[in-house]
Amino acid sequence: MASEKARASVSNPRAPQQRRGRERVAALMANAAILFVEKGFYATTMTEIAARAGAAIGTLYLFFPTKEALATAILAEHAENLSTQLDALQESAKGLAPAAIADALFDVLGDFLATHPAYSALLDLPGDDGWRRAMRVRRRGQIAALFAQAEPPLPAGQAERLAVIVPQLMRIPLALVGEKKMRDGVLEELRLMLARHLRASAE
Amino acid sequence: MASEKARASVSNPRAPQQRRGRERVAALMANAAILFVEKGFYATTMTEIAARAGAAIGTLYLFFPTKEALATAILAEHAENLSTQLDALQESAKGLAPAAIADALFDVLGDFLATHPAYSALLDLPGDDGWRRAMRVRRRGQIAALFAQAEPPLPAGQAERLAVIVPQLMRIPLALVGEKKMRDGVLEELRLMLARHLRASAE
Amino acid sequence: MASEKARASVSNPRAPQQRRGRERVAALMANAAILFVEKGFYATTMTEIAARAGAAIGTLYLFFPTKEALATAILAEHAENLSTQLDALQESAKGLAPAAIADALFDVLGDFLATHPAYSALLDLPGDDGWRRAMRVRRRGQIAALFAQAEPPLPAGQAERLAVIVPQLMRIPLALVGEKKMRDGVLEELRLMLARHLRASAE
Amino acid sequence: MASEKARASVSNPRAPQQRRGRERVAALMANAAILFVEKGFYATTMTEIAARAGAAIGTLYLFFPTKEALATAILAEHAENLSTQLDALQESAKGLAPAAIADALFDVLGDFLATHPAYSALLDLPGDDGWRRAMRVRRRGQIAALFAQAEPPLPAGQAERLAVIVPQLMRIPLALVGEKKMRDGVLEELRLMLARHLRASAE
DNA sequence: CATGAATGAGTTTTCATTCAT
DNA sequence: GATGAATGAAAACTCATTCAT
Repeated sequence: MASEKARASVSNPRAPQQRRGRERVAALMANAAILFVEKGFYATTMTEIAARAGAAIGTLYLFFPTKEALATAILAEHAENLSTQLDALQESAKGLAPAAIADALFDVLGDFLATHPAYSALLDLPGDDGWRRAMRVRRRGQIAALFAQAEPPLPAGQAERLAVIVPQLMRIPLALVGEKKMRDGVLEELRLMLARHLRASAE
Repeated sequence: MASEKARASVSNPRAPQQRRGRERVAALMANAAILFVEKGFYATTMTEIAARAGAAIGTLYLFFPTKEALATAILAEHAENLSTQLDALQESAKGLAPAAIADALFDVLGDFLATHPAYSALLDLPGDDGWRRAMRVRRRGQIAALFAQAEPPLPAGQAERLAVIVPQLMRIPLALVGEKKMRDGVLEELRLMLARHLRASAE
Repeated sequence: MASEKARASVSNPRAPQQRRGRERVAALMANAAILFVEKGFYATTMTEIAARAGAAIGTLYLFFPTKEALATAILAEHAENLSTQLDALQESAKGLAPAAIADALFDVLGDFLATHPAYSALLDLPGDDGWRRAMRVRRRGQIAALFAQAEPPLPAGQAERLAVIVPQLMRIPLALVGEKKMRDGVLEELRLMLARHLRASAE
Repeated sequence: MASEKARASVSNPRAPQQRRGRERVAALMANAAILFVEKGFYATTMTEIAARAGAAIGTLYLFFPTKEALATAILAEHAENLSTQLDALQESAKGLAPAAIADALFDVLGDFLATHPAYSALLDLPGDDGWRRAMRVRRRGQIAALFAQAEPPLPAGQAERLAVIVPQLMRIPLALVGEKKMRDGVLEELRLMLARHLRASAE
């Protein structure tokens, strides 16, 4: 629908030159992200977003041509952030054992998803979108590469499979809002399960 | 908002007295479920649902006072179905080892989710809903009970944690539409991972 | 809109030959009247009426081709009833003084309106309708005739004016539901006011 | 049903900040009032109202979340207006005889109802509404106070009864559209009737 | 850049009325 | 006569988006 527009704005949310503008944009995106997580993308209103950010609806549209574009901008920013962290991990995890890599990945992903809840909410929106698919493919590739360079390296196939599995595993505890104990327990259970699996696979 | 209406219709989708009516309702729900999965709940139009089911819009509203109510009715039916299967499993899995139970659960859940894709789509709709939460709690309890009666039994805490984890694991391969190989591979990887984890836990 | 249909059915609500049918019709009209008073004509649903009368919607339409026709049938029946009583009064009030006539009229109208609340509700429906206007004109004529034959007779003009005024006066206490005291007090106040007025006019 | 929404908007029809907005709101309310009187509340369409006011349907809903809310806003404005006039009368009528007060009240009410025909149409809508009841109670209190401060003062009970009666009396001539002569005649008849009644009561 | 009133296409929802059984 | 499922035109209402100021 508004895909062309949306696409254009991914790399160019009307790049605000002034500091004031950059702050505005940040506030708009932050508030949109919160609402998208709380009520979902579709149930969130552009007017609501603007109001929550203390801006006028017109101002919101000054920076983001469509609601889709706004979501895409948020997702792009988050994805970029994660991508950078995975790149860093790629360096720092060189030569580690698979289980150690999984552990490091758990830390990075766990942290990232906890602080960027909009990431999953927006990445897994229904309705297939080429852009979003590309984001997923990229992430998959980075994580697969991580496992592929383990010592001993995981077979390509398994690395790829784990690249699909691990990010989804990490989302499980996040759904347990208001059950801190269970949340931490589930995270540990998952961590242990994956570690055992990798150690067993290595034999 | 329309929760009262929606609630009322859960147990009472204007209970159609005649066979003709029951068929209608089934067709409406089936077509709604398909659309909800394909385009998502919010992008699906009541008009569209009626049209796809070959009914008039008024007919749809004759049985479901609200779009929410329609979704709830579908979800309730699917949840009932799953619940029954889990109950059956509870019987047939008596005295099995944890890993064997997990395996059986994988089969049941895998089958169910594959044939009822609307279940996850509707159960995990954003915006917290007491009804949906209750459905999740119920499922969690049933699965926990399953693991708790294993031989040897899993500690209550772990059974509970696995009851949270396993259904989410099963959703992972489902997202891989159009990647049959990967899908099957991921499923096996998950199955193996869980089995190893349970066997290791038992020692 | 449906006036032709409605008109036809005024004198012919599909005259049910059997006793059973006549009872059905009576029940339908009675329940419709109650709902029309309670919630108003527009807020009352044909389905609701049928349900309250323990009949199917189709049965309701068997006797009344439109909602308007149903209202018209009720109104016609009530109007006929009132007309008959006014005719009787015309006889029995011959030669009475204006104030005495007013008093008698108060009794008749008060009783009638109290037992036929739908009469006013339906007669004064918004949207000008020739039929309803005719009903009003007829009533006005009958009451004017009543006053015109008083002893001493009221001037034609005043008789006509009172024929407009008195029925409206009688509606005032009816609005005071749940204030019995006030209701009775208002009725007496009105009765007294009119009596004094007529006595003073006679001098 | 939509009472919460409606209620909120009574005091807050999305308070338009700009002059332009205030004019819009006024035009919408004025046109709605005209249509409500002409065709009745239920037969009047929101679309129709917007069109008559030269606005888009969305604009109408921008200020009034509900048709009910729109009616309530109009009624509130008119009621406020009347209340102010009754307050003024309270001052200017101090020490007058009951009949003189009635006369003054006839003038004020007659004028008000003639220029604000929507007032009665909306105040007496079927279906009991707490808000509307409150409006009526307030008016009753103001008029009763008016009569209670007459010289000589009317007994509290009678003042209260007249507070119920007089506004309804004033509505009688209004129904006589297209019968100017009769209308004026009826008004005078009522005025005379009330004056005589009060004078007689005073003795 | 900023604003917020205005728009109107698109959805949901209602209900009088019809019709096959 | 009786039934109640089915219809669809018409209303209410929403919200992304535009635009004059």
